Amino acid sequence: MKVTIYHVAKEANVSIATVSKVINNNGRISEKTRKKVKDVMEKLNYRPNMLASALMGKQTKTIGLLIPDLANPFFSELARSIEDRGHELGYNLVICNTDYESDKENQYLALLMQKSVDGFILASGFENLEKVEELMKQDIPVVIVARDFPMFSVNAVALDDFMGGYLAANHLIELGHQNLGVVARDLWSNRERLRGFNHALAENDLKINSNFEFIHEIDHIKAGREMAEKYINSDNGPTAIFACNDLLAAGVIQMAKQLGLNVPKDLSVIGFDNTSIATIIEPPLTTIAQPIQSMGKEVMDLMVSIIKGEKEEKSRITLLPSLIKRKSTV
Amino acid sequence: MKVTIYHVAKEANVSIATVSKVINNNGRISEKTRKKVKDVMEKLNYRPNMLASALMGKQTKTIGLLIPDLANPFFSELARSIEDRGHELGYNLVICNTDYESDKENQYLALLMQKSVDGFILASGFENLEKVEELMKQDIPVVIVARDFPMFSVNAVALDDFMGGYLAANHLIELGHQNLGVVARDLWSNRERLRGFNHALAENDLKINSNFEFIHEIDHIKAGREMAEKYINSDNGPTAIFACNDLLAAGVIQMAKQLGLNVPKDLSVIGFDNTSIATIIEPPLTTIAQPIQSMGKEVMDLMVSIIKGEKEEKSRITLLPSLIKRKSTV
DNA sequence: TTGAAAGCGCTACCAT
DNA sequence: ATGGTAGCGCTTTCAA
Repeated sequence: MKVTIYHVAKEANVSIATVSKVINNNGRISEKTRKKVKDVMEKLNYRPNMLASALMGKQTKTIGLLIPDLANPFFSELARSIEDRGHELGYNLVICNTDYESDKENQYLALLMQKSVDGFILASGFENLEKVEELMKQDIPVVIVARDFPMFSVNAVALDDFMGGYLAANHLIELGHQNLGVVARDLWSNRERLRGFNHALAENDLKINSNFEFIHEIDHIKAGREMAEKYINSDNGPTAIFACNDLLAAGVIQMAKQLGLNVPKDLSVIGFDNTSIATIIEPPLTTIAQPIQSMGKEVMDLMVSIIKGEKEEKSRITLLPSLIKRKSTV
Repeated sequence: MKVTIYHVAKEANVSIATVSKVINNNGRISEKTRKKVKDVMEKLNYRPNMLASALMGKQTKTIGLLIPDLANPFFSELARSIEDRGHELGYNLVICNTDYESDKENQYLALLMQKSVDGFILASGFENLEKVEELMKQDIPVVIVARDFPMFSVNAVALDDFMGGYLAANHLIELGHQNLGVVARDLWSNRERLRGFNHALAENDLKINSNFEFIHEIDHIKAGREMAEKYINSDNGPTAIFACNDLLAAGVIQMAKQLGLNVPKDLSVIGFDNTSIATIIEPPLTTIAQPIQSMGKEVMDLMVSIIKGEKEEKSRITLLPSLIKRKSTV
């Protein structure tokens, strides 16, 4: 049989109330009793049942993390860094893949609420604010990461995506490119990057290549390939492409090579994220870096401070991207 | 206030026992009452508290997944496929990064047991069987994945690593290589791959390059680079290298290029896993494929059948690797 | 400083 | 067919 607080109490000749107090380190307990109880706990190898204490209103020390796709290196690296920080702080992570589908998002939210997680970290597409508002109304801690709702009061750790796009465009423009393509998905973050990109273009009286359109394919490498093919086979193909993530960039590069182009000589490609694949692909990818480690740490720290009630106001932490020059642009 | 079973009972003019019965679809309930209760649950938007029912001995519908490192594409893809299947079957996954450290493994196990997870899926290094035996003694469902304990009666979904190594060696040998290097970590799976590799060599009166030694670096790309450097700079450098995972292979290829070698002309490289990075790197990587999707599905299915008590005996499912020829070997 | 007892929200047994 | 009730293992007043 599993050893419970009753066994400990009996063995130590005290009440369960006393045991509970020493477990939680509160209430006034004599040093002597405390030691006696601790010894018994040790001896019996007692482990408090967290379900029971959670049922009494204590925390579950579990956070729900909703992300689009763990197989995307950006998200797996982000999840990794969030989990790391969570572990340091004593929290576990339930990780859920949403595939950018609202249905799945809602299912997971409902299920994890039934399981009484202490809060949600949302890295998912989450185009519908409603659900998020609903959570907040119920006083459930929520933090958005790698994603932003500028018009909306919510805790968030975000990247300045606009600036990222702006940096990418300027790099390309400085290199002398005038005909620029973009590969992006119709998500908030991507739209922001695109907006920053266009902003820089406008400053130089340039316009994005007319073949641009949002991609829909979920498999990013494939999406990158398809969009690259479209650009390259068009009459006025761009000389440089800004891919809104590294995976997309990898697809673009693959297709470019396949069609006989040299990257970067015939086509410059710049990515976004700076995941581990950026250094693996050939040529090494020039990309806009997101500080993934910091994002993970910040978001977990923010979550914990909210759970502990240390935050009265909503916070938004905006991290800045940076340009990493490698060999895929010239 | 959160709506509980009491609210529903009151509103529907029945007892909580009756409500419980309709929730769980058991006991004899008249169609009329059932409908009435269901309507009230709907109206009140009632969601049973899973902590409470778990405390009564029901399942938590949560599985612990221990893996070495989510940032490694093989593991993130595996985690993804396990999570997918779990979601279909109504289970959530708590994912834990162990970094191959026993300490972390033990911490996570202890913590998740306190949280009463329904079972553990272990993809981690787990060199010490003791903990695993302990879990099994306590009748906690455990399944090992991507890892095997051949001498040990435990549920497992494994790859035939020996065969994988054997395939890799034969491919290289058929290509005419005689001086073969290996990059591996001192883990069971890697040792098996190595054993299979050596077996094929022995059949051809060949021996592994004498500079071989296990790597220790956690960062696999870096480890691959370092080992490649060592091989290449030695007097009797190999003409082909078998890297025990794709990340390692990526590192090897990077370093080979950096040192001015052409892959595959000057050095053939074969990887293991067939993760998404295999097609991204240049040249596209010849590798030994693990059926990651099937592994994820099988391991989750096995876990659930154990939880449901459908398995009396231990099962070991062994999947077979296959050779994927691309451009990194010649 | 310690303990008795009342729950937390739910399940399951036993009556009715 | 339905309901009363005793827990599950723990926390938290409130008395002693």
